[in-house]
Amino acid sequence: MLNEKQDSWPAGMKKTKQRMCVYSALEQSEIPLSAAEIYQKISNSGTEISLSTVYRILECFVRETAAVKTTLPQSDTAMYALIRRQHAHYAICLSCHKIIELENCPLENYVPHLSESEFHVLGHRVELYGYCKNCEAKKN
Amino acid sequence: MLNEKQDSWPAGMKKTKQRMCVYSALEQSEIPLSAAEIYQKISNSGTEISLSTVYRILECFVRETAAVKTTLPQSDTAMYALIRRQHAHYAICLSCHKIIELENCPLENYVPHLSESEFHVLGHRVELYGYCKNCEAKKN
DNA sequence: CTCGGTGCAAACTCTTTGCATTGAC
DNA sequence: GTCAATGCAAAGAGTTTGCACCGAG
Repeated sequence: MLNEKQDSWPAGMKKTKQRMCVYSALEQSEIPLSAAEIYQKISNSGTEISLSTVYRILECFVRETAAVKTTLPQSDTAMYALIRRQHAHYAICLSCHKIIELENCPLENYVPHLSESEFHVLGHRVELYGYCKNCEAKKN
Repeated sequence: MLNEKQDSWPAGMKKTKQRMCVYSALEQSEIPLSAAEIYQKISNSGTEISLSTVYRILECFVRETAAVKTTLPQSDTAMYALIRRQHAHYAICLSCHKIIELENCPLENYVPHLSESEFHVLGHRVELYGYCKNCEAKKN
């Protein structure tokens, strides 16, 4: 039971400086990040990394099911989050694109009207759209 | 019995052959379509259209809030659907990427733990992930 | 007739790939 | 020392844009 260490570093995956930086960037973020954002965070913190390496590392994490790749609306860039946060859901502001993490999962007690024989449900995504406090105020 | 007035054609938007074809393609589909799919459907039905025009028309529909742009997981291409179908939700097969429309909305009775003063909720998206009947069978 | 819509090709952005070099085990 | 990981640059996919021509109102 070693929870204090990296909870979900993929078994047998080499720990290079770059990979640990990417993992750490994702770990420290409450919301999904794009490859470019991760690249920026790491570069700003003084570590050398190339953008293509960021993409390759993210691809590894996704393949090893340590992370998920997703895409938010009104943006064509892929976002990545650790599986640990996979079950988090978000409210997204249509104006400033701010992402707010939801506290509870609306689907906790939901049973889809899809029989298990038709579709084997493994996970889900929920997103709310609207305007955040600031943008709502600006509109009026 | 054809509706002379399309239910949600944006007010004041010129009705060109190409625009009506795009609208009709979206109208006839139960699931969101990519620009390329729309282009194919229209081309196959014998109407000349260019891909960039499809993109421009979709952009118009989105700007006029007649359609929504979204992106499904494990695909980097944007998908479009008429607002009329905006409230539809889907189950997506992780193996064959088939999209199945859900019959009911799991959020119908959901009140988010976000006060209205913090975020003005206008809409939502729900997606289930898993394996469809066929792919589930193949795995075993 | 006018002005917005369209087609084409080129540009742009995000992402992936080939290849030589580097570094973790 | 070996083989996978990295950096760089170039290639790809999807999408957007500039410009001349076309066609709906």
